[in-house]
Amino acid sequence: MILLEHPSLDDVEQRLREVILWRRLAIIVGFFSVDYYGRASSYLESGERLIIIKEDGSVLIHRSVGYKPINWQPSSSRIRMERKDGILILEVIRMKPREVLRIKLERVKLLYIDKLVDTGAFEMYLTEEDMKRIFIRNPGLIEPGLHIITSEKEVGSGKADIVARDSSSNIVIIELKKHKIGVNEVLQLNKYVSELRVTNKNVRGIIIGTDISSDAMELAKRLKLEYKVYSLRALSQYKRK
Amino acid sequence: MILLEHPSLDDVEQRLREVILWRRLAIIVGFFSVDYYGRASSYLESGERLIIIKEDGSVLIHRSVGYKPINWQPSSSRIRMERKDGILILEVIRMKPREVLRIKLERVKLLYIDKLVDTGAFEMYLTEEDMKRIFIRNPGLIEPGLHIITSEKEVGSGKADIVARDSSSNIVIIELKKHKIGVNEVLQLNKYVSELRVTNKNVRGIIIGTDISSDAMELAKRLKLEYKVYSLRALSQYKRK
DNA sequence: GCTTTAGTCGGGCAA
DNA sequence: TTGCCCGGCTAAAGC
Repeated sequence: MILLEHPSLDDVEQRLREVILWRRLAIIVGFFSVDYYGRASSYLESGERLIIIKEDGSVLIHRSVGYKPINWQPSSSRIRMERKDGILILEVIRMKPREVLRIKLERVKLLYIDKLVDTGAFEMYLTEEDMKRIFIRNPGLIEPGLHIITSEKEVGSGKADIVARDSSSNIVIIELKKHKIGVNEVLQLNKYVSELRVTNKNVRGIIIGTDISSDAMELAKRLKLEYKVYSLRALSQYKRK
Repeated sequence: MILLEHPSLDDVEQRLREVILWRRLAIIVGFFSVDYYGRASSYLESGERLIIIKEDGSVLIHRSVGYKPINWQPSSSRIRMERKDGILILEVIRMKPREVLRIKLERVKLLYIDKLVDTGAFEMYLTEEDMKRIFIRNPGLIEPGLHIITSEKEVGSGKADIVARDSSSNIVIIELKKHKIGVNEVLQLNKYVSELRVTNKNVRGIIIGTDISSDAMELAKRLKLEYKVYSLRALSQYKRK
């Protein structure tokens, strides 16, 4: 663990070479400008900000507000360094798509280098994937007598979340949403259903979410699609392992 | 500017109260677990990570790899603190949607508090907005004899990027994409064009991007839509201002 | 308040 | 590798 206050740029350069070589986490508070070009391009004038270099080579530049970094480069980026005209240039390069981030460090207030000991597991609950699992295990929640045929079935140009057969042997295409159903979600379901209806009239489409907008409700009726809303609370009791 | 190595949790609590009160940036390296619940829920077991508290109340928790924070809360979240069983609980609460992030700090390795002096402007170039401006100023790039009627025109349920008239007086709906055109982009254009074709057969649709997938190309032909690809390099020379 | 769309979206998964 | 879709998407603009 290394902690330097107001290090010289020579020191910073030397330490960061070790960071890159040994894959360490570096936190830099400094005064710098940033050039970026690639899919888009941008220029950030000089100011005090935070740079985070992660062990996988991803680089984040954060200002003092906001969730998102103002500039960044994702993991597996290459980092090069260069001294020039009294400043330290950090060039972070991503191939495919080729993108270049150039940080012109004028001075550094804080340099912290460490390797975090972090073996703790992360688990996320009740994602759309969880929902799907719940409905597949409990198809009666959707409709009595429903039988799951398959999930993630190819339907022409896309994938339906669940394909089932109802008690009258109709094919049922089911689209799941964790949130409120809008017009776009209905259109997405319609994309799948309408392609199947070309050859088979007895295809039903059901969209399931936590709520539905009145526009989406109307559109669903017009397209002869069905909708259902469930409560997150009601569903979560079916969640197991 | 405050910099503490291995501060006690009492110290951390006291300092963070000042951070919240005075709206400062805080960087914490420590050992902790994280609970989150709201739109989804998650649990992160104990480990060493980085916490960033920004001046606007946004909170980011970063592990040693990856572009994205593992947990977070956006700006204008409320932060509460509590000591319990020898640990420091940081509760970050967002209303609407109601979401709670609970950080159980067991120990702190580094606490850095500062107010960044950052007045530098940020400018981004060649966004989709820039593209639109270029094509509106130079409609001949799309097709000789094309005249722009309007941009951001309401077309039924959405907005077409550009509406124009060709040399044969056909209405031309133009959709711009900065990236590769996929099936969805073609469908989006079709949504607009098909609504107009109900009343007017002479409506053309052109989708413009930097590349196009073979599926999208096929779909466009089937829907009687046109496509064009441009190179970013070719376009950027038209950028001025 | 809601809806729609862009994003340097990132990240994952399957063909 | 390419293409597609999900995300606690976020963020901005329009209604």
